[in-house]
Amino acid sequence: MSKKEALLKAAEDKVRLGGYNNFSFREIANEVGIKSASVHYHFPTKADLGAELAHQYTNAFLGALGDVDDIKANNQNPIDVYTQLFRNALLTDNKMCLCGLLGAQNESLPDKVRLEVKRFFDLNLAWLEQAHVANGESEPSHAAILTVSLLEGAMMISKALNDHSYFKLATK
Amino acid sequence: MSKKEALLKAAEDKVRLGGYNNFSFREIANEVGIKSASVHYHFPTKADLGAELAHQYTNAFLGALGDVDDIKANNQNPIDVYTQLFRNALLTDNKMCLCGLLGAQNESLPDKVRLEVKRFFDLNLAWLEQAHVANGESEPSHAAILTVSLLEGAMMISKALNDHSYFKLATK
DNA sequence: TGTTATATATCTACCAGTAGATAGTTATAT
DNA sequence: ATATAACTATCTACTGGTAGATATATAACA
Repeated sequence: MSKKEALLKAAEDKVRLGGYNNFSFREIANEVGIKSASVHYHFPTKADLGAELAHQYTNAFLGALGDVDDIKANNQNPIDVYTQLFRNALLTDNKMCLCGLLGAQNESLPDKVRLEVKRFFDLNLAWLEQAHVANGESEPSHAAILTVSLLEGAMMISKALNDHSYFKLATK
Repeated sequence: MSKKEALLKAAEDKVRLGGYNNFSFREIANEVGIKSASVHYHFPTKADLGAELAHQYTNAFLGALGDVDDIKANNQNPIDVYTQLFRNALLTDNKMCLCGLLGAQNESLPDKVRLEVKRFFDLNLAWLEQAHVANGESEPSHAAILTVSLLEGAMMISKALNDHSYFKLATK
């Protein structure tokens, strides 16, 4: 893993625990073994780092979801696949959804970060809408909003109460 | 409004926009017209301020909800009342739920703040469970978690996309 | 009544630590 | 030679927090 990748990973962990202000160049530099000034070589500003972080997170998330048609062709329910990905984010990483937390902080974020957070949810809603269409739902866009709201909310409450059983209960 | 109340109000606005780190003693002191050092007279530490803020927010929220039995006696659906309170928080204030945002940041918060956030959700779930019981739901505690998750999640997504119609759609 | 004591709420001045950012330098590898 | 990736050193601004002074109002006492 390159230093740049390591910096993004270190930042991701911290943001997913406490939001955009929960990491500093000094902290993540120390963690990967370089000086804070050197972080600016890879990311001119903190906003650049934040935006790239959200962008990569979105790409990784959508990539892990895969293609709705492929999932259906495999006789799986894409909504279950989606739910499972959220479950892993919470249970395996023991952390919030990066863009969920950033989304809640939206109005205090730099513009370019905000844009990437919007991209995450736009793409998620589009994927979910397609999934609900494939499932024969009568109101797929409505169902898409319900799905992502429930999952993000259940994640938040599980974090707030520090008890993952709330998420499990909300998604069973 | 006393200076102390004004400080809490100023802090609340900022926290609901960007989380716990989104306000400083200097900022809120300036807003109410005193010096930052004087804030420490009312709140020894920032954690004390945060905890008192969450405590008051919780009390105000539960107070605004009122009593489930009274609502039923008035031929209203308590879940509708609950939903309406969330809707007002988002549409009128144009801000996140304080404890929702803090809950998502949970692991980066001082202990005494975390405790107050937990209190918010414990009390909310208890209220909702009672409401679902009154509505004759077969699984009231399960329904309570679904209700609060959906509302907090819908709020988050509406903030992230900066479009309240998502909340309206998720709660209609 | 006049004096003293106490509590409240603010102030000035300061501290050590941290924030993101910049300029200019050095080492390495193509 | 050039590009990459780090470095040292430094800057300004801001962070929460502390010490000690000050003004004001009320309460207690002789």
